[in-house]
Amino acid sequence: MGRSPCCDENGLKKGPWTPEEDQKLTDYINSHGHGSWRSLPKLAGLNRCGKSCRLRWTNYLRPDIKRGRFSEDEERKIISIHSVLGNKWSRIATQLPGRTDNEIKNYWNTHLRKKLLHMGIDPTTHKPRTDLNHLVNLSQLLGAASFGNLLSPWSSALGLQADASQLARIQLLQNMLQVINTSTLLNMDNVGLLQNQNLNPFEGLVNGTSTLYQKEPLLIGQEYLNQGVIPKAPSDSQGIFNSSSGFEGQFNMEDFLGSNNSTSSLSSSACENQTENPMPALVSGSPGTYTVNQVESKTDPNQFLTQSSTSTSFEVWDKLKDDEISDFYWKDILESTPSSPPPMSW
DNA sequence: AACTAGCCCAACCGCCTCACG
DNA sequence: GCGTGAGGCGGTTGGGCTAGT
Repeated sequence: MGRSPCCDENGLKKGPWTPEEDQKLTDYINSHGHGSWRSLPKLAGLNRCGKSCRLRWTNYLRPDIKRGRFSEDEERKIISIHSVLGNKWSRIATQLPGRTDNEIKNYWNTHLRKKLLHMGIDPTTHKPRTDLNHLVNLSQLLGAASFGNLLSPWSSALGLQADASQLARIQLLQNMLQVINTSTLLNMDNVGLLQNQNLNPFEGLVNGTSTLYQKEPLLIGQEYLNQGVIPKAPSDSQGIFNSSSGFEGQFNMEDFLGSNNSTSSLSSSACENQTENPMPALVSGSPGTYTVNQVESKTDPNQFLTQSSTSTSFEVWDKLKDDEISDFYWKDILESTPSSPPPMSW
């Protein structure tokens, strides 16, 4: 049972199209329209299946197709719409005249996705990355750095002493980890823990001051590791962190909160410095506006394109592109984060 | 110059939806 | 309501190109 693929018939050509085939297809459609794609190949004198002809026409031969690099405006639109619709390439293509869904899809996979990843943004959720490897790398980096600070009399000899800019980076990364864990709170039916504070969990990154976290002690990387909040090695971590639901299994929120308080003396120095190190904003939103995943089916793409209140990763990107200082700052941080923690050679 | 690795993108594959009998 | 065919969509592939060694 089931329908046989349209290209199963023997002898039908596959693979790249020749200029002659392109000409035949173009001539036929220009004079007759495509009509039934199934019957078109025979009528046009092509030894191809209808599906192949349709793809060739819609993705390449159509006269209104725009070629060449994507403009900044097009990139904005793609990221903006993708943050709402996800991988609905055909829907995205309807908002970009002259661009095909295939072209947009390719451009996303080869350029935009990587750009977002490099900025520490999950290209799927358009939120700061919470994937485990990224977290573990950051936490281990922090662990190494904070351990070096605790051992400051020795750290010079160990080559671990951080200079001022490194400290600023470390504090920023601490903010990010804290934000990520706070967002986990929201995913674990513990919303009430934060509701009374009426604060966007991303506010610390939004306004660059992390006001919420100055009031509470920070867990620094080594402490996360000691408490098992973050697994010590990626290989241990399968099933512990779920990007959609947060930490699972080994992570206990009450333990986390309790130890959070009990470790205040260890980490307070990092907190104290935060107001002196304003960070460039990661997202230019206000509390409560970080709602990029709207209900798709009822969303008019034209509407969200004109909305200015909804924060998307595009805004992050825009901010980064427009703000030279910020650009260097984030790029430096993100690109200097090693894929594995620095070796502890003692 | 030769080789390799990575990137890019056109094209294919398989599934889904919709229209029609 | 059901089966079938056609078109549409998103994921994936693989060949060509290019930069690096």
